[in-house]
Amino acid sequence: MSKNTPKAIRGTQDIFGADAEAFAFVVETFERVRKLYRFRRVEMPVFEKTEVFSRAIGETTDVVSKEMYSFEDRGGDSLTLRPEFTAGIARAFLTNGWQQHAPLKVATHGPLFRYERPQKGRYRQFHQIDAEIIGAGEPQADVELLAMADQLLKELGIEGVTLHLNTLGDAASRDAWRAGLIDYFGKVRGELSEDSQERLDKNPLRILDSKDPRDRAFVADAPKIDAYLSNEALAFFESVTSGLDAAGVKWARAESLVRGLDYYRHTAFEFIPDEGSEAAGKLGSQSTILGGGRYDGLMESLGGAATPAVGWAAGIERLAMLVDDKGAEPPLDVIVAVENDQAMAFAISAMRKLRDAGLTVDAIASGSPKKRFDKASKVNARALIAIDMRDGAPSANVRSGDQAGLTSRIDALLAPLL
RNA sequence: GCGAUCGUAGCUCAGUUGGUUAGAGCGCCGGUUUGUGGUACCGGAGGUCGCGGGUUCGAACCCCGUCGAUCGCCCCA
Repeated sequence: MSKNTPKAIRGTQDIFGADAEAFAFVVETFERVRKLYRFRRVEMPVFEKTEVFSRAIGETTDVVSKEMYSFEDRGGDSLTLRPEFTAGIARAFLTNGWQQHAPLKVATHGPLFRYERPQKGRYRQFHQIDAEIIGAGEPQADVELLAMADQLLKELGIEGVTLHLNTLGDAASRDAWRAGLIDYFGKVRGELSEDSQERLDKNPLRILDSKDPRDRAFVADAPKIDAYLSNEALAFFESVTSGLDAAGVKWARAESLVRGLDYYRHTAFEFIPDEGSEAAGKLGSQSTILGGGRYDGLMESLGGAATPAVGWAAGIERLAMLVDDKGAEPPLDVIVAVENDQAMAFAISAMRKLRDAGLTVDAIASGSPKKRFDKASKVNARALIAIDMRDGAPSANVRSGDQAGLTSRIDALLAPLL
């Protein structure tokens, strides 16, 4: 590598080969499944005014306080490369009058940016698929959204992953629970880990899923959300769980599952690989492959009317790691070995003819003519066509396992050219 | 932001207690063999050993810094 060649930016990826095929498989499957549920496709800007994210996600969250790629444009506005989809979609909903379409089911996918330390399954430019239902306050919306997520994972062929489900209650329930946790952990503040002492001020809910043994000792007896749930919040959660049962979605209650972003209310969920499963091994220390929840308060934080909504996002790279057996080389019908450059024009016509007929075709037509056949024969194709000159005219010799009469089909297509 | 491990050819990797001109396999290019053939052999190109300093008569090897990768912590998809 030349020292004069610029390097890629840290945490970005150049994806090729099996990884790229797996990536495409995830996106294609998502596009197919979202149509089954009639989620409408939306395209969004990759950057927004910084306040879209800071107001929607919450100033104290890690995402906003230290992970955003923000910059000033030439007009002096502070802009930010999107760290997630939801805030931008909410902004679009409000600024484009999409209220007229409510309840609105939308889906999108693309790159997101977060300034973090890269490691397995975590990048500075990464990619997500995303689905949202906006303007629907009923628990059926949560069920619909989760049923799609569950079907997507099944159609991707991902095994050993379980839906972990919790409720954070409505705003009043969540605030009361939060106060209860601050009170409980505050009494033992000095015995908590350094991280959790900080969480106590910034995000006390997060202490619940701390891995530090000093914290674990107190977590078991910490106040539970269930004790703070209003009757309405409890009924909402029960509707979600019974709906999931009816949809055939397996789930597990996760009482300490909280989501990092301020806007979540009621349902919160993550699909996580089962302990010790093959999937867990492939993901390293990253565990969540799909996460989301209900964000009834988000629209108001952006100055809109109260609008209930629920959504999820999943990391394409993480999903792709779990479907790598789907990332094999794309199948090839025909490989052409051009063994004589004088037959090149014929070879070009022949390939166009075959491709017009819907066959996938590639060619070996460079390097030593004598070695082209050998190279072609190493390519995993259903048929091999050796093109050479015979008695001053181009000739084509077709070989295949003759699967479904492929040889005779090719011969018939090429006959008019000979 | 913190910690650990690691950077040698396009790829995967050797390289002895610091010692002449840094190697192999695969891949690539060319030739011979084969001539309806997926074989075998011969040859070639390609590396300022991540980058920058230092120690030494001498550094791929030891020391410092830096960049990057990997794996954890934090957080998240």
